[in-house]
Amino acid sequence: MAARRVPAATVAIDGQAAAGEGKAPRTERGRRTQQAILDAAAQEFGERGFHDASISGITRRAGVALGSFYTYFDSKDAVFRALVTHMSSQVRDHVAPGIRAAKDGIDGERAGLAGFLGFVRDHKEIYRIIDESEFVDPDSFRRHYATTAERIRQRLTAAAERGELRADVGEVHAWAIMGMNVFLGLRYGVWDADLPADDVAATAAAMLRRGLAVQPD
Amino acid sequence: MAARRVPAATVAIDGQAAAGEGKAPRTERGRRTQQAILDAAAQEFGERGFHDASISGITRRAGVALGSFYTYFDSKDAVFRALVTHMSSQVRDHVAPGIRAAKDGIDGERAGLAGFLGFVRDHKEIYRIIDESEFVDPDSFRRHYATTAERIRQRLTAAAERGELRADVGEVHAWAIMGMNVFLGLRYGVWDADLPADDVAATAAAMLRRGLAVQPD
Amino acid sequence: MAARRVPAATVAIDGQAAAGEGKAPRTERGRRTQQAILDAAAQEFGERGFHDASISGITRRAGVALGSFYTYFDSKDAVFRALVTHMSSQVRDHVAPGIRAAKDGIDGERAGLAGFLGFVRDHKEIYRIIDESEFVDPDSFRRHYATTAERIRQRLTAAAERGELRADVGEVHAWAIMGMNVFLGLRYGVWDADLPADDVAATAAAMLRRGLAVQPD
Amino acid sequence: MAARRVPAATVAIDGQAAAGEGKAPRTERGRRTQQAILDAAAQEFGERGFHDASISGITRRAGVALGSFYTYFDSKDAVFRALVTHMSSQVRDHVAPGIRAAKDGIDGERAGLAGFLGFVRDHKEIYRIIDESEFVDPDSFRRHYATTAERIRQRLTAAAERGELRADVGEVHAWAIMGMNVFLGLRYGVWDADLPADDVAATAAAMLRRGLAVQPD
DNA sequence: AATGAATGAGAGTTCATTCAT
DNA sequence: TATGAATGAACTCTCATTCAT
Repeated sequence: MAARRVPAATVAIDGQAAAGEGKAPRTERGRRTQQAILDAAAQEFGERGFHDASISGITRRAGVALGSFYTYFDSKDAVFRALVTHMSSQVRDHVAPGIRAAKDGIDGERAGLAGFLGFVRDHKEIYRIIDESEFVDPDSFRRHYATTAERIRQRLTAAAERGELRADVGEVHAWAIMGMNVFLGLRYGVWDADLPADDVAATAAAMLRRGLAVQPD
Repeated sequence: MAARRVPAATVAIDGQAAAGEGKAPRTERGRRTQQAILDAAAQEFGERGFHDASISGITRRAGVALGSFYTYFDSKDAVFRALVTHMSSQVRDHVAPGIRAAKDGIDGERAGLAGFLGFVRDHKEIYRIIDESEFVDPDSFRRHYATTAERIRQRLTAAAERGELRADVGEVHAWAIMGMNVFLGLRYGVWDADLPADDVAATAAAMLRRGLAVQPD
Repeated sequence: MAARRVPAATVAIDGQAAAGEGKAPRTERGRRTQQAILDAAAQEFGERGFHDASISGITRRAGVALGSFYTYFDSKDAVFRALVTHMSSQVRDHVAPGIRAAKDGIDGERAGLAGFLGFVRDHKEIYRIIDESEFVDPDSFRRHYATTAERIRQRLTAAAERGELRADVGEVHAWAIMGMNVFLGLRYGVWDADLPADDVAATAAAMLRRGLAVQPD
Repeated sequence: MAARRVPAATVAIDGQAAAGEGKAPRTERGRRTQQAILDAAAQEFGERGFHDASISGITRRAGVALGSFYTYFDSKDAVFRALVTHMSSQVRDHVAPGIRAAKDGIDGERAGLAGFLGFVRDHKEIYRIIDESEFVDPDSFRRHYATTAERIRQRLTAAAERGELRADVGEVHAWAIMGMNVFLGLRYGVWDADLPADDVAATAAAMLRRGLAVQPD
């Protein structure tokens, strides 16, 4: 069932992003409590889903009193939003290095998918939380995928400008690639890791390379 | 918010499929009431989501008394399951003709995507319901996507055997295509229909055709 | 678990007693339906207790439609009352012959207890129904025990007048004997038949005989 | 309708016995609330019976919010069980001193009955609650009477060993005495106190003394 | 800052009873 | 007479949130 604990860094409430979500703790002790609540929330939401999760479940896991929750977050929705926001950037931070190190555009997408698969295998709860945000916090959901698609599009366009890909690559391709990644992540990351992540990524990338290559047709 | 009404056929509880979900009515009058409840449930779940939906909301829409709900369904979960099952087959029934009429394998996938886009534009609530089943009724969710992917794989394999596609097409490609379809459906079907469905489908299909063609490399 | 079926005679709605409880059926067919409902009610109440029992459970057992229940009884309470009344007289009818055949007063009580023990072993549901009437239909409950106690008292008094028992036997002794019988019935009839009914009755009767004998002090 | 208030001690949730029934309050304020709920439950169950009693009725009497009930008890059944358990021991605690102070075995039983009669006259709701447990919580019911009978048997046996009673006293006699007590309690304690408790007890004890004496036959 | 008791709106579900056929 | 659909009041239980300490 993958790692139950989310590394503190994963959900760290850093300056700006936390604005409006978590309430800024004033003391060091407060900071630790808030962090404990966030980690516990990641577990609770991941295991039980948003609606079955309970504040008391979160505080129990965190080892703090029920009332303390409201010292750091305004509501159940607020923690969830904070979680989605930070997991969203976590995924990106995790795959970014691989993409940067790639030989060319398509290899970058391959690296991105490979990294994504590896990530969700270790963080199944994150996958579920982001998915569920479609129903709990549609704005975050939309922002997450809109941003992700836009980044893919930018990379595709840049590669096209470098002459690697056909000139007509655009938003449709970006969304297609993202959907591909998400569902391969579901199938080979969350459901059943019966194929090495690199093989899945290589297969998909090969299809894309031919499909988006500048040459044929 | 798209069509509010689900065509009766969509949620008709037909013989076997409904087994165990809805309780079979014994009179014609009962059949109509059950259908009314199902239609109302499709609306209610589509608009408010599973958890915010209420039985009383469903019966109010259906114009029947609260208690009548339980004459035909065992629980809130049970209607939801019945709905997912039947919508799942509805989607398939809707796109099947286009796929069968296609010139070749990839053209079939193009027709499938085009049909899917058109369908979700008219039935946004169906989209949401199937998606939410991931959290409400994981079994139905899994069955729906596993079945869909398997059909795509079979079509790809058949096309490969006809010499249209590369011999190595398989499950990974099927899941990639399905994910592509789902996310293009989300972006261009549910979110914003700012591109004709046929154009989106043509763009994606072109990429697939080159990517899966037998020739290059 | 003893006999599940109550012989028709057991709960037969005879003329007067039924007045006001069951509605008099006009046809022979109706009589059979009413009887079927009563038998089914005896089972249902016996197995599940008054509150967990349901009208639909009764009609299902009886093999008739839900609505038919109200053709023959006014309410759930009404069947229950009818049942208590008739079981009450059933018990009496069952033990009466033994009492009449007894050699003397105390032997009559012995025979009564022995008969009662045998009866509850075969009709555990009856035991439960009469007991539960304390909470469902206090009037029937009170009437049942008041009548039973009064009969015992009359028998004791008669025996005293015949010189068999002390002259001071009265209501207190009657209630004491009845309580004894009921609890011995619970312990050795319903709970665990680990002692022959006759032995239990003989032991209790021996105690009574000495306790109520005219001789010593 | 007898005393409305149950002395705090009666329903105090003490250490072990309460394990699993009430949830241990962590503060003094919580202890008071739990006690108030228990007292209110005793009233409510006593007056209306288990099924007609409602949680909201209990909390209304207790002067707390509906939700507070669930802070201290898991369910309606749970309070009922807690109540039965503690009332059961209350009755015992109440009659024990009289029994210990008795001159001999039979006098102990006389004192026990007299004490019991006095107790049920003041606590009619307790009588009803224990009786109703036969249908609501059969385990508690069984435990209560099995324990009570066993204690009587032990006292009888001890008296027999002291030469006061016949050697063959045993379980049957114990159950007979208990049934006697319960029904005399019902008749002269709950229904109608038309005879002094001591007279009833004396009459019953005289019968027992002769019935169980070592001498005759 | 931290605790945990208190609150009460709200939901799903049951089922005796009535009604239309 | 028989059927079974329809009704809706009533109930238990949950839990996010507030409050007092």
